[in-house]
Amino acid sequence: MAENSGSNTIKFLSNLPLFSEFDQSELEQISSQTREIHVPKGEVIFRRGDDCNGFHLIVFGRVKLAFTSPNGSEKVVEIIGPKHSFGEALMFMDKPYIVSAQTLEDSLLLHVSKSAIFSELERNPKFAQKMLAGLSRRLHSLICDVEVYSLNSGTQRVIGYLLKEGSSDNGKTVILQASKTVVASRLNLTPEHFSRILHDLMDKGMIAVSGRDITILDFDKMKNYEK
Amino acid sequence: MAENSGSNTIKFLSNLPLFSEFDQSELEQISSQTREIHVPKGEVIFRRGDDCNGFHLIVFGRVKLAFTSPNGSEKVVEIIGPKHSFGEALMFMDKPYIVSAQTLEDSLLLHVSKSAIFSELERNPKFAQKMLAGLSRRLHSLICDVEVYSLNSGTQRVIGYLLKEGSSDNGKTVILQASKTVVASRLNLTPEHFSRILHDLMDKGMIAVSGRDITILDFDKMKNYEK
DNA sequence: CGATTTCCTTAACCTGTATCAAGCTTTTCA
DNA sequence: TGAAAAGCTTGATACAGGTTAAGGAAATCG
Repeated sequence: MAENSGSNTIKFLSNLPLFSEFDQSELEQISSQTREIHVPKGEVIFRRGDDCNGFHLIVFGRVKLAFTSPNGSEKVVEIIGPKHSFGEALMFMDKPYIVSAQTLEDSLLLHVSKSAIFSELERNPKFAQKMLAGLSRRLHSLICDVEVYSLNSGTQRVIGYLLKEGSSDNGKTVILQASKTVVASRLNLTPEHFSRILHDLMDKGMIAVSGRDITILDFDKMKNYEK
Repeated sequence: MAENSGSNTIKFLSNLPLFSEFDQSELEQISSQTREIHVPKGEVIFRRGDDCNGFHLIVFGRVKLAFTSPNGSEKVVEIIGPKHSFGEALMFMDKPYIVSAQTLEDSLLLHVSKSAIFSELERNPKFAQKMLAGLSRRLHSLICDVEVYSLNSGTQRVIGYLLKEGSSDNGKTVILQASKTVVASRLNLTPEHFSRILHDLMDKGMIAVSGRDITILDFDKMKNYEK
């Protein structure tokens, strides 16, 4: 964990939609309260119960958000990749984290401090609207998840996931963003069940699987799958 | 649906945390773009696909947010009561509603127009922070729902719900905010399964049920229930 | 490069919850 | 106030998906 506010940081921030309209002095201001964090694969970034004093951005690498039940089982809520952020919502509430965050690969993160954001909000209404839009999108996609979890079968959830990730047509190959176990949990499935579904879809000629690469063979059949 | 911006509206708005620090002119400004809507029980307020041009507040009554699958089954996402709002998130994205809203009782709603909110955001950073806090709370509680849906059994979900609604100790009576069928759906249960769980908890001496009134008989046993 | 660990698959079995069906209450409303 | 509708319960039955267990493949590391 290095203290840092170099010009790389500024460059990275300025390319994000959230900060795209910031002028140089604003970028410097934010950047000066931003820290680079290099986190090796498998490390925990924060866990449920920790206090929140900012939010995280991924420069490279991949992070999973998950909660763990007392008995040890885990549910992955989200898998997050480069240029995406996590943990913003908590800045605006005085509560500790409810999920924990862990790297899935060696990752470079930026931690932007709460106070930098708040002072910017204070003077830049356009920025506030962008934050609102960001949170809204998050909320929207979570509601979609709830819908999918409660109205779709396991097979439908897998198909939905593959089509969303790889959208477009036949021959397209989707590369799973994480190990099958993690993706399974993200879809509310056990690894065993996920494995069975994948093989079932292969038997039906809809996909081909090779490690983490999944090729869509019959887009239409998948789109129209019932049950 | 009456056009309205009377002093009742102003009074109501000024008592909400969201607008509590507004001065008279700000309140008048918001109120002038607010409409009273009287909606009889069972009526649909908006449905998936409708455009969003503001958000709703409940003065009295009760509303459910739900989605319906093509085959007709329905999943209730939230049951909302007086002083609470719904549909804010969509104002900040250019997307149509994904859930539909329907009254569970005769209700009086206020519809605050998007433009009123945006112009206030433009000049009042404190207000932006309150909106952000509101959305964050929503997001937070949705994530908790996802956790509960994915890690808890039906019985645990029912117990969790009863303890949250009626919190505190033995002898306390919880009144379901809606019909058992609607509450069941909110908890991701079929009405049949919900009914069975309730009877099971009665048999175990944890609760007593009379219509929509549920009395907590053994708080500790409920709190420590496993499986 | 072989050894160890992690991840993935497969099979047999089990259980929580859904479904279907029918009867019973309670509410609604003419 | 009585009939229809809506809501709730109960039982029988079915199945999706979980669990357990054990072997195989792939990645990791000394």
